[in-house]
This record gives sequence, structure tokens and C-alpha cells, in this order.
Amino acid sequence: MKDSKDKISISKATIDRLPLYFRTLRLSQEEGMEIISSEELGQRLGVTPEQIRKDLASFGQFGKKGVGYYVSELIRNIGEILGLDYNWHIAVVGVGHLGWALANYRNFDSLGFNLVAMFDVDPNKIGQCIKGTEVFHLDRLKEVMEERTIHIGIIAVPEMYAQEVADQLVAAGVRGIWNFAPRKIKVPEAVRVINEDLSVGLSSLSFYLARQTPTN
Amino acid sequence: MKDSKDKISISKATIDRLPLYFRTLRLSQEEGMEIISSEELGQRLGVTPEQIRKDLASFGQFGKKGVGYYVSELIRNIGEILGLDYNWHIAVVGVGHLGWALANYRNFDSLGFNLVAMFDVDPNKIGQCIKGTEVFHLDRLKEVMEERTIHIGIIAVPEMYAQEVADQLVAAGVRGIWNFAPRKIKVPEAVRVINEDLSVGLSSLSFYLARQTPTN
DNA sequence: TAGATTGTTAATCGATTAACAATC
DNA sequence: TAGATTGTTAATCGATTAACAATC
Repeated sequence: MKDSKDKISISKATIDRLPLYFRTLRLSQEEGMEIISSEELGQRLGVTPEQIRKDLASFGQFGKKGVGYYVSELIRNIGEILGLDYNWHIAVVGVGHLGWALANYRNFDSLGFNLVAMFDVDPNKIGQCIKGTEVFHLDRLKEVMEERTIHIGIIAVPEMYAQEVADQLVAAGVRGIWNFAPRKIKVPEAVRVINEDLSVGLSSLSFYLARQTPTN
Repeated sequence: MKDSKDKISISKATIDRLPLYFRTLRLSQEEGMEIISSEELGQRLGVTPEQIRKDLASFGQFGKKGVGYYVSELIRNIGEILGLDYNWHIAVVGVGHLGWALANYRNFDSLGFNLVAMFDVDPNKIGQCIKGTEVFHLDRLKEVMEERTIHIGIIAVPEMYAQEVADQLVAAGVRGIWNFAPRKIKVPEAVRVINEDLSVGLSSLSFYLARQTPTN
């Protein structure tokens, strides 16, 4: 138990590629594909076939030699590896433009994430609904979170409140945090944090463009 | 010229850390800090001091031995490395929830990115403004882009239109694309693409949580 | 069977960490 | 000068790529 569940020696790079495989496989399935080779899959998403085989091999043997991978089977397998078969309850804290956008993001539903609450402090926002999910006052975070057993909290508040909200989420028993505030937040080790810093992407783009011969 | 401008042998990991250094340095500056050591900076953002020194060393010598780094000087230097001293013109294509949120994202201004246009096909959205910037019909993309010399296009349209919009952006002479659609887009080599796939972050969070001993 | 494609081991490449001389 | 901290070289670690035996 200790080894199989707790010790994860899989590289972060591999884990970040799995969702891409998952997505592309689903697309292929929609196109009616039943079997796919690592070659074909790799071509579709710009990854080498060896990389794909290696990544998958960390978790088991999902393919058939001389044949390839059964699409629906591999989707199910990767889904299980990623824990997408679990019905995760998520909540958005901070219903500004970004929080609003995230709450409306359709792809999350299709991955099995279930938005069960939103929180804000603005009286005008309290009580508003998105797809049947309500905005509560931040004061009720703990109460609502416990009632609805929320697993994942999404921080979409201004930077200066990020740590405060993180503390409240932790106190309310959240297991993971997806942090959009451009600031490092401190949480107990047991709580997983994924930082999604949007300025990194744009800045790195700027880096590469600044080094090209400009065309305009 | 060939070596200094074209060949970039800096690792992607390093480039992705630079914006974090930049941000943290600015924060430190606001707090009145004038000199910072790699030790202190590292502590603030959870990176080892050696890593920081190594990263910076790829671009030059910015510190003083026995002293540390002058905060304002290092901010200027990293800003230049990232090309943030250039006045980038950006445009958002697709003014849905996400596009709207991105157009309103305040951090971009402070990094020197200038939103100069938005595009959509919805007649209700055409003509709307955010901070003085207008939403144009997608049909006018090329015309408006050329008139305003837009360097970077942000794709925030539904997945199925992503490639189409990418083609239009390329035709309009864009140099870089920041793609939020969860799909690989094909562009000529000269155009830089950064993919920002939001489902990756959430899925990887799910992966780690699924492997923990659950607390609820 | 012959051709195809996986799973896995070995070789290479790249990035991080450790150590320390240089020097403020 | 002594203490501190950088910049850089060497050692380690990890991830990707190449190669190929296993087998469908």
C-alpha cells in the first residue's frame, strides 16, 4: 500500500502530458477511430511515439504489440490514472472576470469536475447562479464547503487576498488548490497546490519574440 | 548577430522562471527592499539560490559578489531579457467569458502589454469596450490588425474554431499566439505559439489527489 | 509466416545541485 | 581584513531518445 499509493516516482512532465493524451484520444474517438498507434497519436499532438509509450509504461501495459492501443480502453485507463473517474467537487473563490470564466468553463464538466459552490464578498454577486450553482458569501465558506464536501478550491481573488483565502480553504478541509493568483501561497504539506500563473505564458512569449528578427 | 539573436540555448525551464523572479522582485521593491540575495529571493518563491544564480548567469553578471543583487537593477535587467521593455500590442480573439476575463486582466498592463483590439462574431458584442478598447467583427481582423500593428494574438474561441482563427492571425501578420483552446494549432515556424491548456492543471491536481489517502 | 507495433533496456542528452574560487 | 555572496565549474540526477527483443 505504501509503495503503490503514496510513493509517486512519476515525473511531472509525464503527468502533464497525460491530460493531452486523454483529450486527443477522445477527439480521435469522436472521429470514429477504434485503434490508434503511438505513432499516430504522437503525430496528432506533437510528441514522439517513444515518449508516449514510455509515459504509459509507467502505469502498466495498455497496448497490444503489433496492433496499437484500443482507443476507448486507453481513454478509460488514462482517465483512471488521472483520477477523472472520481466525482470531484470543486468551488471557485472570487467571482471576478476570471472566476466567472472558470465557473463557466465547459471542459471541466466533461472531465468529471463538478462545480458545487462559488464564493465572493460583493453583495451584488451573492445569490447569483451559474448552471444552478450559487454564489455564497465568503463568510460561509467553511459551512458550505463541509456540507458539500468540496475537494478542490480554485483561487481567483486578487493577489493580496490569496493567502487569506488559501488559509480559509485549508481550514475548511480542502484537499487541493488551483491557484490563479500570481503569488506563492503557503499551505500544509498534505494540501496540493497547482499554480496557474497566466503572466508566465505571456512573458515567455515576449521573450521569444524579442529575440526574433522582427517582421513588424 | 546569428549567435546572439537567433540561437537560443536557454532552457525553457529557465525562461519560465524568469517571470516569477521578475514578479517577486517587484513585490520586494514595493516593500522597500533595495538589495536582495539569491538566498532571500529563493526563499520567497521556493527556488534554490543556486538555481537562481544559474538562471541569471545564462544572460550575464547582474549581481555583486559579497553583496547580492540591486533590486531595481535586476528588475530592469530581467525585464529587458523578457522583452517587457518593448510595447507589445496584443489582441483578444473571442470575447466569451474567458476572452473577457483576459481582456480585463490587470497584470498584463503592468507587464507592458497593450490591449489594442478584440474580435468576435456576436453582433451584441461588436462595439463594446473594455478600458477604451473596442470589440470588432472578426471579418475586420486583418484590416484592424495591420492598422494597429498587433504583435500577439490571444485565441479564446471555442476549440473548433481555433485553427481557423490561428490561420487568420497568421495571415494578418501576427508574430506570436497565446492559445487557450485545448487543441494543437498549426502555424508557420516563424510564429511562436504558447499553449495555455487549463484542463492540464486541474487534471494533474486530480492525479495527485487520487493517490493520497483521502481525508474526505 | 511476415509485417507491425508495443514494452523495456541502454545510451544520450539536459537540467539541477553541490562545491568552491573569485571578489565585493 | 573577515564575512558574505556571487559566478562558474564539476558531479549528480532525471528525462528523453534510440534501439531492439517480444509478440500480436
